[in-house]
Amino acid sequence: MSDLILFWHRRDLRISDNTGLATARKQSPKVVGVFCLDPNILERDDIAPARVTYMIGSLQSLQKRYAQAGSQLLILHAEPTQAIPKLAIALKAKAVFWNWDVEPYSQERDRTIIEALKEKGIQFLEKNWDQILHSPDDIRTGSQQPYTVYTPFWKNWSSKPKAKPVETLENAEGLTKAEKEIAEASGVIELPSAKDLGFHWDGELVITPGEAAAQERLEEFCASAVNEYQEQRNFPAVEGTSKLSAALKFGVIGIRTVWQATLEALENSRSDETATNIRTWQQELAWREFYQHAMYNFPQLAEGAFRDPFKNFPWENNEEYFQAWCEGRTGYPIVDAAMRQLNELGWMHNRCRMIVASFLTKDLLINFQWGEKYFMQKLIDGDLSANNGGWQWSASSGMDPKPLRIFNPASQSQKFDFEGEYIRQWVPELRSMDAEYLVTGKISPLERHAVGYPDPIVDHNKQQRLFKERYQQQKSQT
DNA sequence: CCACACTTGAC
DNA sequence: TCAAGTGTG
Repeated sequence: MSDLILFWHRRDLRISDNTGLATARKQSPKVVGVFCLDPNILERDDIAPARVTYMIGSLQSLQKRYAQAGSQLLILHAEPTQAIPKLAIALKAKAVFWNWDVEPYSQERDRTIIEALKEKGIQFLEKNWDQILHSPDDIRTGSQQPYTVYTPFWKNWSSKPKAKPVETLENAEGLTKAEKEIAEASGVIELPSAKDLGFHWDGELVITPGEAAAQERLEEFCASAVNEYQEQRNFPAVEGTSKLSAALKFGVIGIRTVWQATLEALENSRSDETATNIRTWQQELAWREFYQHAMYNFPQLAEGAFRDPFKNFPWENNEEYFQAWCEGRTGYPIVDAAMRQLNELGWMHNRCRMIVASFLTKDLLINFQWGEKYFMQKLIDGDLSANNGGWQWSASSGMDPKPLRIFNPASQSQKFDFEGEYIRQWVPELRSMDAEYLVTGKISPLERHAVGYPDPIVDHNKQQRLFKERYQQQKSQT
């Protein structure tokens, strides 16, 4: 009988283009998948029902794909540092393979598991990267330091050749009946629903779970919207973005597959203009990777501000303002539309993520970490590196040597939702108003009250002056 | 140490 | 035009 290799899926919920899984299959025909529902993660207070629902749906389709290949995906619901070694020992596995992750929690957990496996002589893959195109140890400045500015990172990163997608798991031997019983005795359970885990999401998901849906989404995007990406991605009322964020967060699609698709789109592009649009999307993929490398190299990013002036910033942290922001009743139409989209869909257009983040930090003077956490509680694609990177960028507390960037909600509406289409969609009480009023937000108190729409909770001009003052103060003190 | 450059902006 | 001072080569 062949040696068993357990492949531990974490944020790589697919059998195609999976580097660790492909390596496992090359070493043995008997490869069985395992996923551990981790209470350390699921019991945190920053978990979104939409995200768990997407994850469970993707696990369902992953189970089907394993079954089609002739093997199984086993489910555990327990502390992984105990449950993974326990299962491997019980099944007499030769090895447990998995793909490496940049998050501080994952790295600590994995080190503990490696110690336990080593003790039992069970093999593992050291630092096998899968969800990024280059190892964060490989992208360095001339003085061997990690990059802290995007553009030089991009120049270096984009000049390096990228790996092609790796082989799909076409067939594998699974557990025997007797082994299945051993697995069950070692904690393997049926896949629970999101509801079983205490997460309720009743609406439709804005992104369909599973490998097939992600692949389809990629092909559809690369066949059309990517060619006008540079401009169209900015309009929140337009479907101009890839909507691949959740699939990329959970590795429901492989990043090499995505990159390959950009190269093919470039080859097929008929004009320089189209090529520029595709390259703009490539740059967004590089941003994702920049933030993952940053998290790996500077794990303190997860704890708070990166730049000194923001380490002890005198935020107001007004609870009522925060509630108004969360619920989309700040009295600023574009901000409220965006927050309501987030609450209803578990997803927000990227342009609006920047607008509401700027508003929370620069206008309401609330610590970006409050907003960062709220996003994690709602987003289907919520990811530590990407979310933290975005929030620190908006707060001006991150890796951006540029001056303060304060978004004006009215100018943003004017540029990106000039007909008020997005606002009307998400703030129904304003639906009958002329675009001019929606965009400028200059709606009289009388009219606001008539439709039940709140007065602005703060004055943008006043608040941005206040923010700048405090920033200058902090800068001189540090 | 110098020269150059720096996601998405505002006025 | 001012962002505004620092990362990077």
